[in-house]
Amino acid sequence: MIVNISPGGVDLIRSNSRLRVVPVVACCAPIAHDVLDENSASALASAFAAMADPSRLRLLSLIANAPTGEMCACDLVEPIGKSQPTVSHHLKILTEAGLVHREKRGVWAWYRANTAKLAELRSILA
Amino acid sequence: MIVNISPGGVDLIRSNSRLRVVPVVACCAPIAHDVLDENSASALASAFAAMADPSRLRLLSLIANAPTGEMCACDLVEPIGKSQPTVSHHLKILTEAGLVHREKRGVWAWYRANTAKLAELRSILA
DNA sequence: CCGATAGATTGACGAATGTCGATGTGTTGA
DNA sequence: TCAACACATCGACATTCGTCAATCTATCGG
Repeated sequence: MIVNISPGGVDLIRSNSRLRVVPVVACCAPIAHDVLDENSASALASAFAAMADPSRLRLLSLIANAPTGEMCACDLVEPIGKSQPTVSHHLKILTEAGLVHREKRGVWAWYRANTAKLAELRSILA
Repeated sequence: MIVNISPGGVDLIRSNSRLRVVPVVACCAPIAHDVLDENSASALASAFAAMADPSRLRLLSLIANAPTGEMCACDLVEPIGKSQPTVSHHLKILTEAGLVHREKRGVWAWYRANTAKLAELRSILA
């Protein structure tokens, strides 16, 4: 439905639907190569939301900088300066967003940065 | 509105009774090259928070894909499918985050993507 | 001036988020 | 079998966020 002609000379199409649920996946071409549809925008927004918190960014940074490539959760609580449940909560969000990978070994949980996911997000900002 | 420049390089903008932190400049090396300190993490988180909403991502995408390189705000309301105040609100957040640049010409507000800022964020994900 | 228009601001609201203490779950070693 | 430990989950709370209707502020044409 063509609604309006404005100074930009663009025909506008109204779109009313609203998306609430949020799959966290790779989705799309670089942001300047195609206009994002609503599904892609929601998926991308979820990924960025996972990085929109200082504690989570520092966790991601700590994990990505681990000399062995992985980091025990037990070593992540103290440097973040938040309670253990809070750190656990943030690690879950990072994991569900696909930014880190979790592996339980014995009593400990080991986290590893997902560099492919980071590269993917990077390419979308191109 | 009172604006303060803190030694950390962030603007503390007091708006109504709320205090919000907005990054002014690039802050740091790639996330896997150094562990983020708290100030850098907060600045970075603010930038990602600006992109952590589907409507804002679509606005950014629409602006970045404009053939002329800029987009009139009047052409952004319809495609987003939200009210004019809501779109104005999102554009303000994108502008304050440095992701887009606003230029008022006559009655219209023209927005242009800040590709340098996008490149900056991209490099941080390296 | 006046009326029309673009868009920013305000105030209000429900929803989502970050945080913690308390508790639950699973593993280890004695 | 049991106690200690690592970590996840739950319940609650205050704060922040996205949204809209109503309103305000400029700017333009006549």
